[in-house]
Amino acid sequence: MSRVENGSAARLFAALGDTTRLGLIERLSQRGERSIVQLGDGLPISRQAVAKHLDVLLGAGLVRRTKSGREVLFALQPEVFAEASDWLSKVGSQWEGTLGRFRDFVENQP
Amino acid sequence: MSRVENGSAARLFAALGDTTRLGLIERLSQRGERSIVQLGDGLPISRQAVAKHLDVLLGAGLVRRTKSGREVLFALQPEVFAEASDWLSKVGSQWEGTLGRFRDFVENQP
DNA sequence: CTGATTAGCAACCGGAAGGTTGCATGAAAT
DNA sequence: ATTTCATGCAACCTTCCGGTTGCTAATCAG
Repeated sequence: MSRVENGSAARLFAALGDTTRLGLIERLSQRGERSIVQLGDGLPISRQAVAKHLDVLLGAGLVRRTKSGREVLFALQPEVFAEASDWLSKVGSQWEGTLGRFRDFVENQP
Repeated sequence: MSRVENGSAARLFAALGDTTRLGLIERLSQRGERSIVQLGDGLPISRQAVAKHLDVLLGAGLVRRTKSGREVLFALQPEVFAEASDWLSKVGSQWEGTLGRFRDFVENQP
């Protein structure tokens, strides 16, 4: 995500910003590739709602979609998680570094 | 974030899921502690809008708030970024592990 | 003191998000 | 051939979100 503009980063984080979707990701992470009904099993929402959530995850690039017969299978796309993770640690540490403190000092001088 | 429930994780990512807020974070990361007007300078939105965004970031624990005279200063809270980063890399790699195990299983079938 | 600057509070608005229901379609099973 | 199962499509509803405006309170500079 280093050279990715803010727009797609925001879409990615927004996709992660929902408890239901985090739950789906957890399931995918533990159980692997699954169909829509399988992913929605036990959840208190309709199948359509699950499908919409998966669509959001797909739009953010967090999952991959495959058709298999009459089913549609979803699986995690781990590289994207790694990129997002990198971006976060970079922003965090950049501000912690000496350079950050130096800039802060200089620019606050009268 | 290891033992943090989905709710606060979702709030955190949701806070990151907006281009304006990502921009504010970038500013804070590069220029350090700043007031509301300073952070909103040059942005095409009202001061109130900026204040609301900062409130969201505060609610997610991504920034810290300090009063100084008539100003209110905001600064990044880097530890939270590190936690979020860890969570992401963990979910990503866990699924890669699952994928590896699945591949083994498949390849060992007669 | 006066005026300018920084911020908070509250009401309001339009659009997007999360959810539902109903109906249609295509593949699997019997 | 019929039935069942997994999805897709579309309309609709309600709540939340990003944004605005107007007004008030506090603090700093002259």
